Amino acid sequence: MERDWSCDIPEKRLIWAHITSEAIKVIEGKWKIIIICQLFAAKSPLRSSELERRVEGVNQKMLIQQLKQLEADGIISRTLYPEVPPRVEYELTQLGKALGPSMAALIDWALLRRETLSL
Amino acid sequence: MERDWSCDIPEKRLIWAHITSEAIKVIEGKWKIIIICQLFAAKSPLRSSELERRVEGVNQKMLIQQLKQLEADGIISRTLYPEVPPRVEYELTQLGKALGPSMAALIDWALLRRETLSL
DNA sequence: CCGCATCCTAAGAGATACTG
DNA sequence: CAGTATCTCTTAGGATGCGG
Repeated sequence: MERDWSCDIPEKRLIWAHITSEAIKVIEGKWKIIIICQLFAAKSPLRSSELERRVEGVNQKMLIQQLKQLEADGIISRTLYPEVPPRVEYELTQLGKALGPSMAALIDWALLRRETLSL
Repeated sequence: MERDWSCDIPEKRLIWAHITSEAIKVIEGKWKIIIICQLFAAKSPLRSSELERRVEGVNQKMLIQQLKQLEADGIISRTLYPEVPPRVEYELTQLGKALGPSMAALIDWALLRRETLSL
């Protein structure tokens, strides 16, 4: 299916609506964007403990939960190094990195919104 | 504040993370994207009853609730015509229309995701 | 160091009936 | 026609303690 957001066909718009909802479902969740941004910023894999430190305010259970969901949704990958003590590293997949433009567009919009509503 | 998503400064990335989370909070909600897309597609104001018909599966309470939130967040505007029976029309604000590029980017990503994960 | 299990609370979603 | 008010049910979020 080829994207044509500007098209005039109402039926097609509805399909985009559902596809977009689907995309949003994957990245919504209290800590997901923060996690994704931290991985973008790090430019390298991060360990659980490191993420827990960098994602301010998150507790371990929530962090793991969100990481598992992100992994299930194909956005990050998890690598276990069988050492003692265990080491686990998370990093963005190609698909995760491909979120860049969407994030940028959302930031642009959020900034416009702040301006518009004088926040 | 100027956006620089590609910057290497971790601290700045975190600010983007929170701004993006903020943006997503505004458009998440089970029916919001559908509503927004319907208003984009209509290219003109829509009445409550018309929206209720077009947003398939929504019930009246949820529709009104989501519309109120979208209005409070500056995305749509509500116009009451003091007739009998009452008529109310909703349409996208400038800020709402400015969501276009973000929606487009998310659709692109969702399509890439479908392809990547063979959905 | 990582992750799981348990238990709890708050918020989201929805069905239904009612009012101006 | 448009919107409220209740009353449920489900899901998300969070605190804490245990185990490999």
